[in-house]
Amino acid sequence: MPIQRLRQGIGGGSNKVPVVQHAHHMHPLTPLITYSNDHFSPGSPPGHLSPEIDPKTGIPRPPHPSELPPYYPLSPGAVGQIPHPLGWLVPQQGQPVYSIPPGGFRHPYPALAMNASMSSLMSSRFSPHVVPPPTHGLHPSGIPHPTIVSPIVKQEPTQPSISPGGNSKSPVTVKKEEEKKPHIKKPLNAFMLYMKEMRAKVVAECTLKESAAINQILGRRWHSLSREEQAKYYELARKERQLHSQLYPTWSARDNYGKKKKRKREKLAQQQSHDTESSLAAKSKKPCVQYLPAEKPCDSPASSHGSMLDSPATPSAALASPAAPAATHSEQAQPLSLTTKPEARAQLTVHSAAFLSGKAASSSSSSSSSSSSSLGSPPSLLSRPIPFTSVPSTALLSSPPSFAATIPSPQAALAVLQTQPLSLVTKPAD
DNA sequence: GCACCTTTGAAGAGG
DNA sequence: CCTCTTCAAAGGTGC
Repeated sequence: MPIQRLRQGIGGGSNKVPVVQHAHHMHPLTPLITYSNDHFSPGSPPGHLSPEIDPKTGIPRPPHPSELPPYYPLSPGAVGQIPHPLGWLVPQQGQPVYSIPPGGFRHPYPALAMNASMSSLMSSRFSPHVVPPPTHGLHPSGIPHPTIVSPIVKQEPTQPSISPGGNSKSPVTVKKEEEKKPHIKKPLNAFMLYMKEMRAKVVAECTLKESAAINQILGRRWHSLSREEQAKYYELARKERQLHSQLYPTWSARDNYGKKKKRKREKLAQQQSHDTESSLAAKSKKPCVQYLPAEKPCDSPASSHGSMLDSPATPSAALASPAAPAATHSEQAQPLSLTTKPEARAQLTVHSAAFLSGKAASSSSSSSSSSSSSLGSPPSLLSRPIPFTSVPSTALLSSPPSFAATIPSPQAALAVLQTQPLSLVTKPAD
């Protein structure tokens, strides 16, 4: 099972298991993988990665993150000193090798420091309250990792496992030992990494501090990023997942299920039942924040609706902006509500893809292979991001999810939506 | 003190 | 295969 996971996870959807040839030429403590823009700059793709040409359009496109060459030797036999993109070194033959900066572990991912914009990424991932436990928090290889969070660290690992009650082998003990298992967090995805980096900026630009509102802004900014900019984070996330799967081969996302108590389900169920009753009415009332005007220095709603944001009754309401230049036909037909419902999110994805296509069209990197193929696809293909790793690269347009439904221009988007308005944008209200 | 909110993406579960 | 659910970060908010 772990092997499968490794194959899946490490490959990141790719079956290639290349070996970093140049790794051993570098100083052991030198981060082997830097996050300099060299890896991501659109103009300088890796030498062996000639920009793909869209077979249908002939338009070259930058490599999809999942297609970018893995920076680690991934096969067990090839695992040498594996550089964590974030500054870690995976041990060779069981010997832990740390990439320890002179100042110690102050900066969790020194490699990222090379990219100033990235430096904030990991600032908290190895923060004092995310201290890897001395022993049990270590990966079998002996490497602590920022994803390890052990709430039980306070329980003094060296302490004999005697329950407070004195029963050493009671169910309590079992439970305790279970609790002792360090909480290995999920690796951050591309958007999460982007959020970590950009949050501070957005907070600084805006007076907002409420994360929900900030995240909405970040979500829009994320969509407004260029392919290359997003690819940077997809690649980062892919590396994170790779290392994570190497450090914790047996870890599964399922391990963390139930660790968070959520009442969301009930709420969602209620919301769904409520939505089925008044979905149309609700949709027609709430404008879609995705159609907010393009980024301003602070593209928060405060820019245009400061009064709302100064004391937002609800972030959603505050963020909803009626002024949506790009919201033309489709939005009027199906205004979107701010909701966490997957369907609505899917709608937002499609909408925003079409909306952002205006920007994408202005960029030469805009791919139309996705649009040409996707637009003829069933709604299910369009209405949700296509995961990198689950779709064959050939079929996948090899594009970040956000570009799965890229449309050459707003006009084209409009045309598409006009031709397939319901199947693309809406979901029957049952 | 804890869940919620809000975002996107990855992964798992289940139909 | 597809859809749904959960979790990852963050910090103000509300119970």
